[in-house]
Amino acid sequence: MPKQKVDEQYIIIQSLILFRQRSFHSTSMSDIAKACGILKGSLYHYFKSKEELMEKVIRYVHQYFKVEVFAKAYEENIPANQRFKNMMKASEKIFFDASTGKMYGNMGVESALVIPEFNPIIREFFQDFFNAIKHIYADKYAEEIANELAERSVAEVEGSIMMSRVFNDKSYIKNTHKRLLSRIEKSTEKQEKLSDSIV
Amino acid sequence: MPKQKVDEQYIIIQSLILFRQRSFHSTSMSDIAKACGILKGSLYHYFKSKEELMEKVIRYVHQYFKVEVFAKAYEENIPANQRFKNMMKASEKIFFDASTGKMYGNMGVESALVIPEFNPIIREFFQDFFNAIKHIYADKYAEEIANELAERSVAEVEGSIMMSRVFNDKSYIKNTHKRLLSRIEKSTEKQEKLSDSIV
Amino acid sequence: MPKQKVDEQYIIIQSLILFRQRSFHSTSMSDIAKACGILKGSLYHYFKSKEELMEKVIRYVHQYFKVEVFAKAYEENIPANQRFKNMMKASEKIFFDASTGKMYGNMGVESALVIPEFNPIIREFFQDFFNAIKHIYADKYAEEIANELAERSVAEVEGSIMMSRVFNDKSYIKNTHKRLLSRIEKSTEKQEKLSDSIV
Amino acid sequence: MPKQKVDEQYIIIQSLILFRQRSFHSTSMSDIAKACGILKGSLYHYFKSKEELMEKVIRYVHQYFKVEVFAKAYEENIPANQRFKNMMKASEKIFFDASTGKMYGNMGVESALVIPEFNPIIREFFQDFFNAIKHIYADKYAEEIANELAERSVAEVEGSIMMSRVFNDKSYIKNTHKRLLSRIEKSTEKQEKLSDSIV
DNA sequence: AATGAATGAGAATTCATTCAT
DNA sequence: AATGAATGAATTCTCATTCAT
Repeated sequence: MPKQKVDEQYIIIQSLILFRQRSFHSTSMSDIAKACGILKGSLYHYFKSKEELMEKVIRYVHQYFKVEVFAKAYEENIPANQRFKNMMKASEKIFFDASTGKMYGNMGVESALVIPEFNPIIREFFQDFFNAIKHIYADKYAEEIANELAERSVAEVEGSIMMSRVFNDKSYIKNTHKRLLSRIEKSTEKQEKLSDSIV
Repeated sequence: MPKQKVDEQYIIIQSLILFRQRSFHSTSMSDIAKACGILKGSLYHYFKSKEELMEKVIRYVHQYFKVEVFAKAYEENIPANQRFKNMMKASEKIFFDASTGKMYGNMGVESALVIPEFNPIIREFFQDFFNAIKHIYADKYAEEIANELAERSVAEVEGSIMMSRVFNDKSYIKNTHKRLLSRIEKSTEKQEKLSDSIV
Repeated sequence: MPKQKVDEQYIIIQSLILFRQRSFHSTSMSDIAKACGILKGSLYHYFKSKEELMEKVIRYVHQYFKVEVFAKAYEENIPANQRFKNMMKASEKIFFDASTGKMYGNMGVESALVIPEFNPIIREFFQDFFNAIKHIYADKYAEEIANELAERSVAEVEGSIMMSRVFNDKSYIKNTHKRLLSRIEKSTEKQEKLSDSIV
Repeated sequence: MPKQKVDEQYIIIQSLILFRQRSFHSTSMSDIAKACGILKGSLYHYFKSKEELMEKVIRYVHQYFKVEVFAKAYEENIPANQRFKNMMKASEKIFFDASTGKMYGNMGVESALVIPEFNPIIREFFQDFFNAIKHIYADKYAEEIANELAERSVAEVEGSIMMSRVFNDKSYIKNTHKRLLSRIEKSTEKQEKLSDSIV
């Protein structure tokens, strides 16, 4: 068995897995150390506190989303609706655990709700999410509308992730993705105002 | 009459206040006892564990919403849009703390995310929320559409509560309420299908 | 349902049942109160402490043995071996729980081992047990031998109760009873010394 | 080398001393920690619960008896009666506290009586005790008789330890040891059946 | 970097007991 | 006699963190 290469990133990923499964408060430093194959005390060589570790975990997820999800919004050679699909597909992969069939929540958000210290970090995440969506909508809608739609979309997505998690039923988030997509696909020309009907 | 200093409901309400401010994990039984003016041990006279107390707190909030918020959906002598407004107004009152200007989250939901044991209770809450909203939409929309709209609305509301909380900015939830309302007000006649445009 | 006549003796009996099943330390005043259909606080009208209650329970058992078991040793109109049989039969009834098939230990002894305060009470019990057995042996053996045999018998009986309890197997105590009996039955005449062989 | 203040065995021995003096229930983890010169929390570094500690204490005693007491039964180059004497002497040392003059009980047995979870461990102890005694008797008696005598001897020894403890008088256990010894010494040839007389 | 023993503060919980009513 | 709320001290256990090696 090759000696496990334990480095900061490895610990972050193991922590991420645990925090997602059992939340910040229900995961002890001991659990994390065990998952990494090192001892509790050794964690403090990499992170000066559990909070700092959590912060890095959230930043890691943020970075992951930036590269794997949000980036898809800016691949200008691809049509808007396809870019949107790509984003959704990439993000769905993150929230489902294929092996257990269980939904993960947005660990960062959940932590921010419970530990206000993480609020600023999570705001950055939302800001990037918002920007990505807005960028796509801006293809079809005027700035102000795109703005409003993006804000709303982020809320819808987050709300439906929560619903999917509480009911352990993917359909909430899947339906939301579909609906968001249709807002792009159905608007053939750049629109200046929101119509009165319902999507 | 016993030398009653507190009663179950009083403890529940004090706990609710603390759990909302600092979350379940960050509130100790000692904190709760102090807030109630009794000793830690005395709490176990009323609740056999911290989890049982939390469960009762969530049920209390659920009951409160039933009576103060969801009930407004069924006051049939009032027009649908007004009933909706009443619901929204009542719920906004709950999530804002007038004195500190801070937003509260949906404590029950947040706990459910973090402590899976509370999931079933929180589902009941969502079910009642969903039913109330659907009941109003059913005035204007066919069953199936009302259903879909209600499901979506719950997600939107929960998502925007979360956003409001993370950004400590009421406008997310206020905008959502407005948008949800417009879906009722703008549909003058009973509709059989969702239009293609965006609200 | 006729109101339960709760009196000192009723509480003692309920406590006895619980102490036997789960030992002194594992039985709380609350458990006892519940079993009696009264409230914890009310117990203190009858007994000023848990220790006093336990003491009375032990005395109750002692008294019970005096009347139901030891007394059989002094029914002079009955032959010694029959008196012995009667004693053994009466005591076996006490240590077996017919309904669960489980063995009870000698609760008093066990408590005395663990709580030295009960030592004096339990000594009285043993003294009476010893006297009863000695009285029977005195029919067949000289004073000194009867003395020695009685002392040994008490130890054998207590040891085999313990074994029966640990292995949950009545045969230990049953075999001991048989052996003790044979010491009486096989000695046809009054003996002045112990033979060299083994029973 | 770590800054080791104590090790597992040291804690076990300190616990043993306390459990013997004051019983399992009357000894707190705090007491044990104090006796070891460490903090309460540190105990959980070595044992995950008080019960696990107790289990290890019982196993330690069992092991001690195996090596220091029961092993003497199998030193085949020594005559049976001498082997018996050696066993008895070794075990007496364990039950008397030379400095206080007090008798200790068989802590394991007493715990088993009070905490049923320890029953299986204590059965193993008794089994080894039984085997050792039977092995010696088998020198002088036929298998079946040795069996019966051994079973009886274990009960007699345990019963007399109990008596010695309750009356704080070593003579019970000493007399028992003498009597058991005489069963070996007085049988000059291998016997096939128990005689009718009494030892 | 890594260890792992030790810390120390604090958590939830239990429970015998008291006492005003 | 009885209630049952409240006490308060003790108990087991957890856990982030420190530090000598």
